[in-house]
Amino acid sequence: MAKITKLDDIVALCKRRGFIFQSSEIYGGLASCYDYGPLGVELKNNVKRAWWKAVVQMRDDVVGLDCSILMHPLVWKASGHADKFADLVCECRKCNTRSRVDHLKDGPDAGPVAEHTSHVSVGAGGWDLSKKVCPACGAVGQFTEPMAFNLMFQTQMGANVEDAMTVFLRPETAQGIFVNFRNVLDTTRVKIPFGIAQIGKSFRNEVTTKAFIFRTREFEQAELEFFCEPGTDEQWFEHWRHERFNWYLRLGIRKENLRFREHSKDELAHYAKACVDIEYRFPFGSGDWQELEGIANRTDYDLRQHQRGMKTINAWIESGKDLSKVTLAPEAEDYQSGPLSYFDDQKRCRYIPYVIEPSAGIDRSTLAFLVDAYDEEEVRGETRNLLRFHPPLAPIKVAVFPLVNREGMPDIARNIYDDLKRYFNCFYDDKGAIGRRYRRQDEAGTPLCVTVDGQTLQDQTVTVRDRDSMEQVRVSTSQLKDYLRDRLEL
RNA sequence: GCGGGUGUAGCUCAGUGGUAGAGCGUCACGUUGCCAACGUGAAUGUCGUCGGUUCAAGUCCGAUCACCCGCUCCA
Repeated sequence: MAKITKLDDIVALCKRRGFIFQSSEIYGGLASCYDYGPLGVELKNNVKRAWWKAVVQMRDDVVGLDCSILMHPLVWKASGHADKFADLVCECRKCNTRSRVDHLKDGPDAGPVAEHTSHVSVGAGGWDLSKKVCPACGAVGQFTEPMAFNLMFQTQMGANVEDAMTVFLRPETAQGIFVNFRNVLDTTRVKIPFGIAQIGKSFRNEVTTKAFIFRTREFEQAELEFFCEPGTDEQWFEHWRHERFNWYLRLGIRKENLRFREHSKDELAHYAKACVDIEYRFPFGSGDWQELEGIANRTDYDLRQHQRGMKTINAWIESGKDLSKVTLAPEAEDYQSGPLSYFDDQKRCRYIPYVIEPSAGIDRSTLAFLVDAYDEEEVRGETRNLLRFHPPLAPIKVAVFPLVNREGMPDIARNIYDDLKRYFNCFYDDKGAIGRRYRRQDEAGTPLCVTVDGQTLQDQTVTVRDRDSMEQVRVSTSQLKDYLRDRLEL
């Protein structure tokens, strides 16, 4: 089995078959932005549907949500994104290499190097770079003044310039869930442990984008915030890491291309108690293994932060709605019974729940499913290209053909198609030789093809041809729908 | 942001200053009874973009945009 190993081949495949195009291509393209074509949008929608089915539909303890992308600016103050998503960067005058200020180390003649680096707030000036060493060229103290690199996209809300307020495109969907925690509790009779799930676009002004749709500035996330009682968080963390890992396997990702990667202590985000990535072995990049999804134990950090944010509103208004002039209100002593706390009826007590967060990249997953399904095999001296999509992910489920355009076969095939398309995403084709039509569907990843032939005229049966084995079976037209539904595991 | 590479038809690519090409794919007609058949015909390009040199630029020069590889970075 020959397997593609170059990103270029994947890009070409995506373009050729109408899966993924570069954004604004006729204008020369816009960096890091991509569009999903006719087959791509079906595939991506199927990935989202499969996620939603596994995480929401099949579970009694998870509900869904769809939040707006624009949110109150204070949300990002409370979450830490407004400060800590803004890294300070400086540039070496000698070799023009950019480095994060907090990652620079002192030269050998300076004092001991600070062990722990952390993110730095904008405006927290006072950086002495005179003894810092450029990691690229080794020059000491040759840096420009630190500059802020804001990772959130900004825009103005309000048509009047004077009343316009700066708002941000969300850098993650998670905060919309935390902000709606109270609403969901009050309206849906959920009880801890329970989760809230959301799929949607997020935006980050990444310093560098990379590798096709793998890291883009506009991307789609599927996130679950699972709220649980403190003390049970570690067990739920285990539950979700396995649940999520198996989801990829069930949808056909090969086991040898999937693995966990535990985050070490000093790699953890400031809010996280534990984090593990699910990685896929992509055919690009320095190390092939790249993150598809992170599962984090976010503790009670976010809800506690939003309780502080709620008390900061007046200060924000008084500051002229300028986030950089606002300090988050201090946390109340009795925060455990604050407005975002949960009352446990059994134990008769209030607490801020812990949160386990599986956060998946939809675009990355879609790419992984695409890459993993791609296969080439030798058939009668010819190369057969095919996408071995797991049926629920396949953009087209069933293609319907007349064997030849004679003896009323097209009419019968057309009728079958019109019936089937009410249940599955179908495709009708009567152009060219039958073999060519089969191969076209192979490259689109269509699991099954139905062909009307001479025998159909005699006994009302059709052939159903399997993508992977190329084998055919005869099925009565009256049982066709049920047969296909069964084979497609829908 | 640095270094290297690439950009010509839908795709893969040839084309080293003198009329823009091939294979595959697409479409039409005919043929065609199960795995990329055949015949005939057709459509498709501001050669990434802008500027310069030249009698003449896909080709040389400059800038710019985009992508790939390697650094750097990566909640």
